[in-house]
Amino acid sequence: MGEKVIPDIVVGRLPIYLRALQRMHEENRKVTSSQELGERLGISAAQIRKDLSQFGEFGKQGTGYSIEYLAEQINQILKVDRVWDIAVIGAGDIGSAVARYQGFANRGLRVAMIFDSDPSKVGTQVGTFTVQDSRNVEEVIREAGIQIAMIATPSQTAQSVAEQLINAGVKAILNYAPINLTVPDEVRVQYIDPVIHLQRMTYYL
Amino acid sequence: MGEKVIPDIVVGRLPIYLRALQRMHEENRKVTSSQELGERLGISAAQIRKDLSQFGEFGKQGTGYSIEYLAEQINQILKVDRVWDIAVIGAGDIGSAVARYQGFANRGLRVAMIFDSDPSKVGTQVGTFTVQDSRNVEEVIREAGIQIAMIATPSQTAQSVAEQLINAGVKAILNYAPINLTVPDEVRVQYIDPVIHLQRMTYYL
DNA sequence: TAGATTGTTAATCGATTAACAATC
DNA sequence: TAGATTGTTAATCGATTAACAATC
Repeated sequence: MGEKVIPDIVVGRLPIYLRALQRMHEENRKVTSSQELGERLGISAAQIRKDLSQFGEFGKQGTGYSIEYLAEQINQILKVDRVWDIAVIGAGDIGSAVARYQGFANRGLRVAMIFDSDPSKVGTQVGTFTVQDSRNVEEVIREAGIQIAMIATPSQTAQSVAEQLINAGVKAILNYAPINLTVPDEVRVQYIDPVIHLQRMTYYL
Repeated sequence: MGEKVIPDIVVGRLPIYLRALQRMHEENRKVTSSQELGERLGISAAQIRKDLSQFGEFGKQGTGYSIEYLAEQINQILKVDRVWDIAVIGAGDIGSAVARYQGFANRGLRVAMIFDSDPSKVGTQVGTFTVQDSRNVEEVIREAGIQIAMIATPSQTAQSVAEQLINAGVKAILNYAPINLTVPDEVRVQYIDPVIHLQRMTYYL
């Protein structure tokens, strides 16, 4: 009894596979193989087959995988066969860029609202959104039933914003503030900090 | 003979440790322990000690680590005890946000120039920079001796931009375009795509 | 059919954790 | 001294790879 637990590291590779498949689909490709996918992504073919086999049998011996079918399946596995609304907190450079970002389309995600605490920003337009007052974050997000948020505030306020979001029912946070958040176990956090990524590379220069 | 090779995954955690240490330093803290650091970061104390021990002995039995000293040491290891110039390619929302980002300060990095191929953007100001013409990417970057670049162009042009950068001597690329780049072994690439991070979490919703 | 490629098992490799002597 | 914490070794755990029967 009980579902098989999929390693986090495997789940983490699925979006990468999915992105490559969608790109192949745009190129009007119909089928691919674990080998081709692996070469594109710098991942071994065996690993790709092993990862996918955790979720089912999606390929055909001798021919490989239907790009469209496999993409559909991964969409379902990742639950991005629907569209999730996202709240953005912070309408500075990063928050604004993210709110205007075109890259969410067809990938199961959509920015739905943006907040800022600066009275001079509240009420202004960012892309297609009117900046809302941060004081209403909890109420508005709870009301909308939103489960995903991005934090693009200064570091000092990120933790308290996270707590408000969690109170409002948010279960997944993408944090652009360069600080570690403390959250309950049932809440997921991912971090984006360009400096972290860059410092991983300066070591090798 | 030959240097001990440090696992990539260990190098990848150093910037995380460094960021936490710098924050503690700002809080005027003087010493910390592997246990405290681990609790803050959600990493086991044993792992932190093991990681650090790959590079030397930085702590004191009974008392732990001097925050300032350990931060200095990691700065040196990651080669961010100096300031690296970065070129940004693409002056759209993301490129502009990154060029104006204040978070590079004191972390060994600095944006030095930004390029765009759109004639209506060339010559305009983005933060403190004048947007340069993408046609000159190779020449200008080579001339400046820049080794680090961020790609913030549309997906379609990202691969060819990467090739120009590599021709110009760039060895580390942070790619914001949602596409995998093919590069020679000696060039490092890191990816930032908010959708990838978000899709890692939707699985658990 | 011959060739290609999957899904899966077993072997290998590598990373994490537990435990503890050393010592501040 | 007693308590705390490091650096390191050995044990454990988990992830990756190699290999191949099955089969399209």
